[in-house]
Amino acid sequence: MIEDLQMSRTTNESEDGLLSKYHSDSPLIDEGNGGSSGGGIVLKKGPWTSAEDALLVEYVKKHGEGNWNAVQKHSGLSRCGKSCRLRWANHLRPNLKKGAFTADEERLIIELHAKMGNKWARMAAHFYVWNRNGLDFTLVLPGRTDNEIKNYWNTRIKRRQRAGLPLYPPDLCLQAFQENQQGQNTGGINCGDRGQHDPLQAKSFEIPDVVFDGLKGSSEVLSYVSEFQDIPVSSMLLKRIASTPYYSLPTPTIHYQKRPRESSDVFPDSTGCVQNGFPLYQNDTCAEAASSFGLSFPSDLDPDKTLLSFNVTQGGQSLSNGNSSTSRPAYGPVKLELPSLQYPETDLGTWGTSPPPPLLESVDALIQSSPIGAFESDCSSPRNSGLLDALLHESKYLSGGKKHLSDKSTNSSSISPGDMADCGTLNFCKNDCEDYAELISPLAQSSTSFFNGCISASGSSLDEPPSAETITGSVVKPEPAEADLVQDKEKESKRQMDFTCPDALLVSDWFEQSSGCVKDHGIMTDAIATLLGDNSAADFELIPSTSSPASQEFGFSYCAWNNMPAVCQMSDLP
DNA sequence: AAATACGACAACCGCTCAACT
DNA sequence: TAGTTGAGCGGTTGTCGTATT
Repeated sequence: MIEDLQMSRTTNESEDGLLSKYHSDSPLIDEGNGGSSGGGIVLKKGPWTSAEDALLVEYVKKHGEGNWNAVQKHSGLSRCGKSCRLRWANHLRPNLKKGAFTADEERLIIELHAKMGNKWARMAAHFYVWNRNGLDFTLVLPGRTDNEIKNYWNTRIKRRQRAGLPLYPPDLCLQAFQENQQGQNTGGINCGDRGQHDPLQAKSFEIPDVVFDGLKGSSEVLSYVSEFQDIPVSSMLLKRIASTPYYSLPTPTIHYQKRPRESSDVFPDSTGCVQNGFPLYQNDTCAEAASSFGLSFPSDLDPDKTLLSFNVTQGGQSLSNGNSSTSRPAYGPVKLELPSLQYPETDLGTWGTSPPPPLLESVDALIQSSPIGAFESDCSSPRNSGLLDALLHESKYLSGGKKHLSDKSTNSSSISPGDMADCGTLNFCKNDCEDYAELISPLAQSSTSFFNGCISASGSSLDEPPSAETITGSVVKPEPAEADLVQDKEKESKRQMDFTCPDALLVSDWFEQSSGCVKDHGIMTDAIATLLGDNSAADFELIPSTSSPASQEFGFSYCAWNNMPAVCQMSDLP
């Protein structure tokens, strides 16, 4: 924690001196009209000093998080509540993970962004993600703040756009294409079922990720249970387990009690019992809330070790968790997303004010009737996936301005023109596949291995071309720039593999503080037991939350299977 | 050595939503 | 039911350090 504090304020060392200039000479102050707590008091802006940090930490120790507008009153800080909250959340909060993103984290961010779009907070709050094989899950992004992720992504965007590379690795493009094709073949989605979920969530026929997400409060846990009465959750799990990337199942009917903040566009998380029509065991909000108190992740773990993989069979691959394909059905109003900032250099004129393009379905349409305009028009899909939006944007961008890519594409043979149709959207994938790795035959690479390949032990970042080892079996020496990532990845994998303590999932000391939410505990345990099957009930335990306000709010913050090693597979479950 | 470009990071702003009155 | 307030989120901007020219 001390370390975190130290790390959190990298500028503090010079800041006190610097800020004397910065703040004293030309203080960035808010005259108080901007914040509710201002009240005529001059509110300071700009970088925080270590003294202010200390005050804020002291305040939070005493009063806990929340009620940020009272900070000024109680602590004497001349900062608005928002600023305090931000400072705490991004820098002072215990168990924040600072420093460069690891290759695994990079991959996860890319993948999560492909799925979520610019949902930084949710990415940061991500707890577990089921791997694509449905047999294991991965613990992701602990201690990363939304701001960090956002900054990383924006930086990455700039970098890649400068380099003329797509935002997403070609693997994701191919995957989207493959799944789209599959979706066409299986017809596994009821596109007319808008009442249930966004019909254009083309991949909603897939069994969604099961993640520990948003279980919030007992009432909602109950609602979760009740709302799933018409869904044999255990069978859902089985289906999930049995699911292949092409496993086609209808998404169960889910109803939500209330619209969770910022989540409505994708899926409920804070209410959180369901994701993708599947019960959530990931608690985005809980995780975040808990982490806000330093309770979140195995609090005493080396931050690096908190990047856990539950997959022991695939080496370090699990972290990539290959579930990227899983799109989340949108429930309720969906905020159109995708990030103009992702395409600052892209001519978006053709998008106009129309919604972002639909995704898979639209790609279908695109493939069938290539003109891009075709899917600009009728695209009611506000699907909140960044990937295919990016495909579309980038296809335009690349087809229009990146001539070099299309030039290269003329040599491509691995993806038949028929497959790609005239779809410029996907052509760039092909092109980049060539750029990246002598091209991958989409048929030669199963979706299941899709991400495994991406995230193979080669350790190459998704940001970079997948090593040919993951594709062809031959090893391609990573570029020098990747060397560090590779080493990092190897280290990471070792750490993960070493992290086999059965109690690893049990958040250590902070669980000991657990007090409230017993009923939630029981309810949720039951619910999960239901999900897993009755026999598993005894082996599953929800760890109640701490007494912290936020944790109380959410009921509990974590859950774990008893007697189950932290590194395990879903197949180990009863 | 100076100027410039770039990346990383911190912080602020505006907006939205949920809870409360 | 409408208005207010607190909190959170995503987008944007500003600053600093470093690499490059």
